[in-house]
Amino acid sequence: MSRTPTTLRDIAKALGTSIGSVHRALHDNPGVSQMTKARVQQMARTLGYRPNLAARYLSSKKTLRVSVNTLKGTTSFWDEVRSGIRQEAAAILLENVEIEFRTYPRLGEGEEESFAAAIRDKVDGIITFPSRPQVLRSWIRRASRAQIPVVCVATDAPNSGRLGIVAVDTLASGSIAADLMGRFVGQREGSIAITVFDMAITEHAEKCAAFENTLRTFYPNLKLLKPIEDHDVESEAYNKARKLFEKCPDLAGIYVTTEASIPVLHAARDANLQERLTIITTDLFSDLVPHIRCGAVAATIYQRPRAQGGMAFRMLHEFLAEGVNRSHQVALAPHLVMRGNLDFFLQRQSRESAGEKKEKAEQPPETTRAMAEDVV
Amino acid sequence: MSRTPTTLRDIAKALGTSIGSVHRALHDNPGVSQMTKARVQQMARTLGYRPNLAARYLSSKKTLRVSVNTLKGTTSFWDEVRSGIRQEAAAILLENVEIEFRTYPRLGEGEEESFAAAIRDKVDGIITFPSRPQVLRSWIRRASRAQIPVVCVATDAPNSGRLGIVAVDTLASGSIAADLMGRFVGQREGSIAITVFDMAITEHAEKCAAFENTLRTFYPNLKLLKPIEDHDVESEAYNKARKLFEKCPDLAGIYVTTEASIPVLHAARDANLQERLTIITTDLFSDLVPHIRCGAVAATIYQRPRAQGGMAFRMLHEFLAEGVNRSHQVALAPHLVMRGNLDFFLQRQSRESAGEKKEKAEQPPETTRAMAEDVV
DNA sequence: GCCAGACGCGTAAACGTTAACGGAACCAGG
DNA sequence: CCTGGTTCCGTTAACGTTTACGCGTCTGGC
Repeated sequence: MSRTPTTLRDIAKALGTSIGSVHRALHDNPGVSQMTKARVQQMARTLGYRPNLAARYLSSKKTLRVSVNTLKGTTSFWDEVRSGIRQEAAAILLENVEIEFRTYPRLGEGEEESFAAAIRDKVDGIITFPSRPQVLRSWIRRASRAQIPVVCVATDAPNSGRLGIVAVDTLASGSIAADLMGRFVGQREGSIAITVFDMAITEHAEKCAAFENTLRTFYPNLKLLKPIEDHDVESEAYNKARKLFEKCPDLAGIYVTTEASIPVLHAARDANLQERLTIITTDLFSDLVPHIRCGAVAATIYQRPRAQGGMAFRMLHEFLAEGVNRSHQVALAPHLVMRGNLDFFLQRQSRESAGEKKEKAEQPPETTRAMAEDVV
Repeated sequence: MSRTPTTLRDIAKALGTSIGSVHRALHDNPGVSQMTKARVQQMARTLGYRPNLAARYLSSKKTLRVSVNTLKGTTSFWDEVRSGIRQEAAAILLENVEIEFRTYPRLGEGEEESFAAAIRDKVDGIITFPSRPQVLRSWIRRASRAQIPVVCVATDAPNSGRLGIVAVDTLASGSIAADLMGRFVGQREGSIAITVFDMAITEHAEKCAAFENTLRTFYPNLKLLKPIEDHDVESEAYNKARKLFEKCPDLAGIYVTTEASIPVLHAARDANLQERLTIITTDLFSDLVPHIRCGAVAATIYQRPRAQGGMAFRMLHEFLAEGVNRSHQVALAPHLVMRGNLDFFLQRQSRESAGEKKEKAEQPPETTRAMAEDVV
């Protein structure tokens, strides 16, 4: 209630002790008795002490180091996630954050090693993409024991003690896809297929469920087939799609939730089904662009990698700086990209990556960047 | 290039002068000769001086005051904008920002007065909704002359010297609406109508043009009628809609870009056209919810008021804190709300407003908020 | 020649936190 | 009794900026 915030000095005066002891007590540093430590902590609470971050930073000048463990950019998705993190880090007033990128080449390959390296290097926090949640779980636990908070991006690692998770809302993604599918297909009867990476991943199962649920509720004329798992393997996706097209002549649409939409599109072309099929895909990368533009892909659900990266960094930094964790779970609404607004997203992507390159090249602190993005 | 950032002291030593003079020179304060001022500013540039914000804040403790001039919440739109601003302000590390809300009751009524009041009170920055851009332009100029930066939300005030503008991208909104309309209506021929607030507002004209452009390019079977201006007056919207329905029997769909979607819906119901008409609306408020849920509204273009407010605050604060302005124009991608993902957005809205209320009630610095949002 | 006032400049005390140092009190072993 | 080692605690110098104060020096007016 007091107008001026309480300081270490206030606590010290109130207790008749010194500012040094108060500091030691509040930071669990050695050199203070149990007795005074308790009294200080109590008093800090009743006085509503909140550290002055400006003073802290000015005095200590120690930089926070965060490790970003993600998949190497085969597609642009993870590049954009990293870019979002960088951008958000640059927006911090106090330039006291250092980011170390650790990338691994393939799903599940090198993932544990880079996590181990981050812990070994004693970073202050980790942002990671747990491509194999069950494998990474024990590693995240280990980090938590070492007081290193971990934020997951895109995929959750449940029951791991992670600080938080940032991802696109599975319900919103699956439902909007189903809703669009139903509207696009129209009144006629038919079957709808859905492809996923692996039903063992919580997010994918949830997305499927949401899709099915919305489809069944609002579009009873459409029948949902059993999910097809492609494990992001191109040949697998292609072959399974071909087999599907043969087996199911009344197929009206297909929702590809994985990145492997190109093989599905090729399969549709080879089966001469491009015209008849309503295809909804996921994410936005250059190979997909012509298919959207020509209308073969009716819509794509854009998972906003930049926003995901930005939010993940925000969450982690907020915890590291203030010690509080407002939001353990951030669920983003996906964007919808179609022919009409495709250019908007492409422009934004190129603008961002141009800004990145430019910055790397000259590193000019004064140049005004072309345009911001809606990460935050 | 140097590892440690340059300080005032560094500049002073390099010039053989004192830290006080350097400070005066860099801030255009009186008490320093033209000669030394020039030398200091030159040296600051060559050494790449950047002020240490932590030290600045710690020393001066002056709080930035920003005025938020918006429309009183008849709908929830402006309430959400304000909420986004509040939330973004709370996320600032240094708690040195004070927000003053000045709301005016109706479009164009009290708008100038509150702007004048903000200037009179010598706030450090203004976020405003220029409901009458041409009227506000001279006021924004006046603020600029008084060194008060102004950020516009939702609507631009071109050629006013404003610091920047945050809005939903008109091209993306109009195009996606057209694209959806075309897909929803299907192959059959028909006319499409569009309602706007006023074609004199740049944004609305642009949105119209984008809608028309996309419709013509991809859906030649549909014919776009001349835009209907409703000026956000309910009766006007209703009457013009009724007249439209009479005059145009082959109407297949209507895109309502204003907030006045309810009267249009009522008109459609009264004309017994609910079934035949594909209706796409704008924004999301409680009265609209049942119409979305029952399918009368096929989709609504959500303009993300919270994100707009958040971005506007970010832009202004970045300028006030660092003196730079990376992005004069932020164009957000709108969200698409349909039956399927409606609950996601409603949950988020209620969660946010619940958090707000709770905070007002107890003001507990320690409670963890229920959930973050993707403003940033 | 002297007092006012203006101007240019240096000095120093804050701001709240961190980190390092030094002292007081106590107990052990010699 | 002295030395060496704990354990606890108070003091103090940073960190970089802002702000207030005060000292010269120069000018013009009496």
